[in-house]
Amino acid sequence: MQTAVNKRDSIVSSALVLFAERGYDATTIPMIATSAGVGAGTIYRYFENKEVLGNKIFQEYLNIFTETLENGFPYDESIRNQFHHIFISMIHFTTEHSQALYFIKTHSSAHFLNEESHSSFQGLLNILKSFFDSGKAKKEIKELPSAALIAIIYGAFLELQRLVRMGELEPEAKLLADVEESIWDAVRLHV
Amino acid sequence: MQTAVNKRDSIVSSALVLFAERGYDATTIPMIATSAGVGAGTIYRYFENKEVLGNKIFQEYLNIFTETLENGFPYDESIRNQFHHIFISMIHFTTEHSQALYFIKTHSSAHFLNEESHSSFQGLLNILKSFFDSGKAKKEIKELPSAALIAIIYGAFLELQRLVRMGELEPEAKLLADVEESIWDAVRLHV
Amino acid sequence: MQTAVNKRDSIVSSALVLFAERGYDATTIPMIATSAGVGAGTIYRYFENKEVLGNKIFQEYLNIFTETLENGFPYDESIRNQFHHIFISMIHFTTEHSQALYFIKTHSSAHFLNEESHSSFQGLLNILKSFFDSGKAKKEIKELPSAALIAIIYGAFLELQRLVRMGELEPEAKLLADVEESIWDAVRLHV
Amino acid sequence: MQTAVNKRDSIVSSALVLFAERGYDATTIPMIATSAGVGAGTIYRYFENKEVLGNKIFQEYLNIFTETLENGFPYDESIRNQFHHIFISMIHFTTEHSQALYFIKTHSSAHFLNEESHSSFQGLLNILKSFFDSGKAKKEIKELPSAALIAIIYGAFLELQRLVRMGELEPEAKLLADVEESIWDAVRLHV
DNA sequence: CATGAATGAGCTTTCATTCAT
DNA sequence: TATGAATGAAAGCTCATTCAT
Repeated sequence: MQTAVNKRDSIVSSALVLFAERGYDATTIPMIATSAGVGAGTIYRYFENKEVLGNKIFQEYLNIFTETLENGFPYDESIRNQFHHIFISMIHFTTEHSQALYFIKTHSSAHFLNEESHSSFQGLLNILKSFFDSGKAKKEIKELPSAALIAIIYGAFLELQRLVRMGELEPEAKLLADVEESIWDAVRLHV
Repeated sequence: MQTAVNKRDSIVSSALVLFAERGYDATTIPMIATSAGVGAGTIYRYFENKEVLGNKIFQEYLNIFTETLENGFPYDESIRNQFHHIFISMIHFTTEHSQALYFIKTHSSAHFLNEESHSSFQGLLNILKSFFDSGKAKKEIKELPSAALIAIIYGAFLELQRLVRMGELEPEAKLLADVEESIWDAVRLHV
Repeated sequence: MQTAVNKRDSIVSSALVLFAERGYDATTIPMIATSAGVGAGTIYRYFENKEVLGNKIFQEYLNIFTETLENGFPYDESIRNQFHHIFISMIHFTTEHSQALYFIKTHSSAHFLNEESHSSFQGLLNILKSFFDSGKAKKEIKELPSAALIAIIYGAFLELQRLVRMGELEPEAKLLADVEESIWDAVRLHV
Repeated sequence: MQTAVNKRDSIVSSALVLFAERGYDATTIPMIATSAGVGAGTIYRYFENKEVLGNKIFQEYLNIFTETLENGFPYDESIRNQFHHIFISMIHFTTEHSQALYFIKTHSSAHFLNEESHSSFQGLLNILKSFFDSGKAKKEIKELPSAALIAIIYGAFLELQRLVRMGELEPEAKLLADVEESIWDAVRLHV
């Protein structure tokens, strides 16, 4: 049972949790309605249909994350610090919206996504790409395709985050620092 | 349209591709039947129902991969060589069954999996865990929880593999070697 | 096309007629839906599945009949009067729910019946058994097993009722009285 | 598993048992095939389709019974003796083909029966009707419609027979004699 | 002749969506 | 504006029937 101030938010956060846990296709509108504490018909007052709901949620959280990432990005600082900012952003965003990044990842090539969702997602990838490109230019990041580097950082982080969410791992400061170091080791150029 | 020698194999490989691409829930029996070039009813001659089909495929490929991994595992050699074996096994297995590891990963906590599937999956995790534990004992692997280390290697590899499959990355020897090095850097203890 | 006040009743009475006429297995959900004037999906809002529908109808009418039988049963009067009460109850119940007793009889050992249905049916048989047992004790009923006596009265009455329903017999007072006498002759002890 | 000399008989007797026990609609062709110890396809070498099989079995046993009844019918003897012949014929026929009369009764107005089956059944009814008519003419049988009298004798006998088949009643000579007397009491004119 | 693997029509059932209240 | 009963299109699944062997 969601306890958001307004019904729209309640629907969105309930749907997010269910989409992340069961997947978009295994989640029914009545499930969302029950979890959000609203009638099934109410969902259609806020979203044209299930597909639109899925896309809206995908984009909404993606945009929040992208903003989190861009907000205060230390372009002038060292690559390592920039990396730290990215990592911290992931942590912060995940703390606020525990299921959002996982939902985005597991559905980033889902059949129901529309053009706008795809390009929103591309926007996120581009930010990361820029970072890696500048890092490679400065000989601080490995000469791997950016897509590969993104895959490593993104894949590793999210798999970890899944373990935390499932209670198999405790997200203590020490662990997070170690994980950050580990991922950094993966992408940085060892001299 | 699948062109396997027998219908069972045809159904299995068609289903694997669709499950990997669209997800289990978004894949319908008629879709599988069409893709496998058989009648919808034929699928039920080989598998009791869709759930059983999902579990069978999950376990079948998981077992092949586990065997691939255990086959000729260089227990007596260095940790780095053991890691190489693991990486190479992933490459080989993925070459043979391009969608299998991705399907396994994306569905490893899916709602339709039965007990046997879960324990088969646990078996795979245990192999990797043993490797990391011995590496940590020898001070060659970072002191991170094994679950976290597995998440890093597994998550990174599969994200990469997805890019290859989608044609966004070319799986040349150089790239693979670099990726292997990158993941190794992520998990090894830097002195 | 049923014209009941509410949809549940409409479904129940439509299903009863079809189950009685064609049998449970030869009756499809779309048939019931059409006859009840509802959508096929609506049936599932009231009954979990076809099996539950079958059992509910079986029990519902069985309970009404059992009540009809027990209501005002003249325990203190003569065996003949008690028999009359039973016969009249059958007539009354059949008048209200023309297909119900026939449906119950033709499906009393059907494969879809659950434990509750079976014991409800047993409850009805027990009432009749008690009657026959007391009649035998008073030397007014033949010394046949109660099951046999029940079979005679039950089988005869329902076969008759079927003929009435199919229009092959007119249920006039004279006929009913004669039939009652005939069945009574079958079970009573002739001195 | 049937052990008839030829496959056709094996199919027929297996189908009869299953049709009687589960009903025509709840009996599948594979069930019959398994029980008859033949391949499912084999059934179609002997019977065009399931409907034809159902009708053939209905008619075949009906004809045997009708012959049993007509064979040695004591037209010249007393009504009571004629009645005895009918009762004994039922017993004999039921001993030979334990499920046949029950199948015929429970399916005598089934949806799959064709014209020929219906008229075969009518033939049986006519024999009984003639008997009752002559009995009424001789003032030895109650002045009830023949259909009603047939219903009584037929319904009572078969309900009884069902109990015997289900093991709830032992078909000893004494019971049979008592039942015969009971049914006779039901139809005879008491002076 | 006999078979049983294969099929698709049609069944049971689900669920996104509508709409009267 | 909010609802949930009602719906029917489409899903999962069964089984009478066919046909290559």
